[in-house]
Amino acid sequence: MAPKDTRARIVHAAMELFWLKGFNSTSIADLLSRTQLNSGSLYHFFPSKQDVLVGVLEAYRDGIEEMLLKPAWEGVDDPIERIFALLALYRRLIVETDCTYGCPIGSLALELHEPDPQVRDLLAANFVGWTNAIVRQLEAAGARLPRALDHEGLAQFVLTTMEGGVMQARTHREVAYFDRAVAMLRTHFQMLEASAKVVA
Amino acid sequence: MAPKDTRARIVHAAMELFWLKGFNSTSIADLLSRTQLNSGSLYHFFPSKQDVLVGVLEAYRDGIEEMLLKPAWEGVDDPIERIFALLALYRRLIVETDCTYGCPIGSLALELHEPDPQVRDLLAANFVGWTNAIVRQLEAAGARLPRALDHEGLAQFVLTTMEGGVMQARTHREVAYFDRAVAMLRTHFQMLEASAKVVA
DNA sequence: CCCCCTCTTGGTTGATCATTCAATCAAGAG
DNA sequence: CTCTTGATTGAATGATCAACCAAGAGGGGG
Repeated sequence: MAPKDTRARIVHAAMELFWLKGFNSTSIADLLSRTQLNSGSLYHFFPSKQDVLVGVLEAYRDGIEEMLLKPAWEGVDDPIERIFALLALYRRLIVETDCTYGCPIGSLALELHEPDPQVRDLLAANFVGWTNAIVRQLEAAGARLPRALDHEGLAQFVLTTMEGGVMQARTHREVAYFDRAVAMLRTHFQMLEASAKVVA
Repeated sequence: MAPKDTRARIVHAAMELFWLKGFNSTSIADLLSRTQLNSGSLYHFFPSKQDVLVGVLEAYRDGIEEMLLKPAWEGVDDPIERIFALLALYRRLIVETDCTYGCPIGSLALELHEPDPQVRDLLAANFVGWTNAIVRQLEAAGARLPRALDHEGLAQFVLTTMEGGVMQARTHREVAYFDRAVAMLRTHFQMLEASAKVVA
């Protein structure tokens, strides 16, 4: 097995374990049994558990386009619908996990109370990658939205809606909480589009 | 010292520690050194660490009115302004903690990946207590908002905004992310009020 | 053939974890 | 004075944790 494969296998396993159990509750032993490696091998590629986390966050950051956006936007061209298609993908994840789904980045962002700068920057970079994708859609929507609209702010608001909706759906174990958050955001966009028409 | 005091002291210390470091990262030893108790004393009142968590969540649930709403709404009568006054209180907490603030309930909700039913119900009860307070304000706003408005849904959306805003402000270490979320919600309310006027 | 480097093996270290327990204490009841 | 109760003490337990390390396997180039 090529070394790169081993590294990638560790990251892949860690992505799943951190998502399932969180960072602190995932032990090195968990990681070893999942990857069928010995501790020395793992520590050969990653000097510490923290470095595994860094690898995971880099993988998420670099995979946004391929792993998240591309599947979500399959067959969806309308920019505003793409935003809701992305939210629909999260809905699917919530349903598939019986409402135990948590956004891997959001969960880590709240779990790590004293993250070192590198980790914090990577968490932020993940959020920025996500919101930037939304900003592009808002720009593509052009005149359908008000001229003076704060694209960045609205994009962050979409992320806020997703994270808050996921958190509540998970806590109550009901998708309805996520659905209501999305419905409110839908109303928001409809009102924005309406106000853009009036001005035009 | 009366026994009730010791129990309350443990809960009080645990509230702060869980908020600062999270549940898993707070050790019994942390709790003991903070309360100046011996392990036996703690285990006399709480059979397990989990039971301390239950005590903490009950304290939050029972303290919403006195500890959260009352201070936030001091001198604010307008129902819609009360909603934003509550958000302003969270803003204050964010600033006071140099943008490390995390909602204690939200953080626990995302940190605990396999909470037993009792804990999960208490987390949900805390969210419900919060949103119910918002629902009351929305009802008090009466005709200023659209007749067909989903009060529960909008109240949950306010919570969503708070939680998402807190998460992003904390991750980026900038209040501006919280401010933008609130600004978006403000726009939302303004558009709702405008549409209520048109119909009337 | 040997040297060198990458990678693997798996036992080991010492710290920290939640929890337990027998013993002790103070204070009140009868 | 005796007995009971509730609270407290603090050492001890065994599990689990992240991390370390000496020894060796495997392979490619000289």
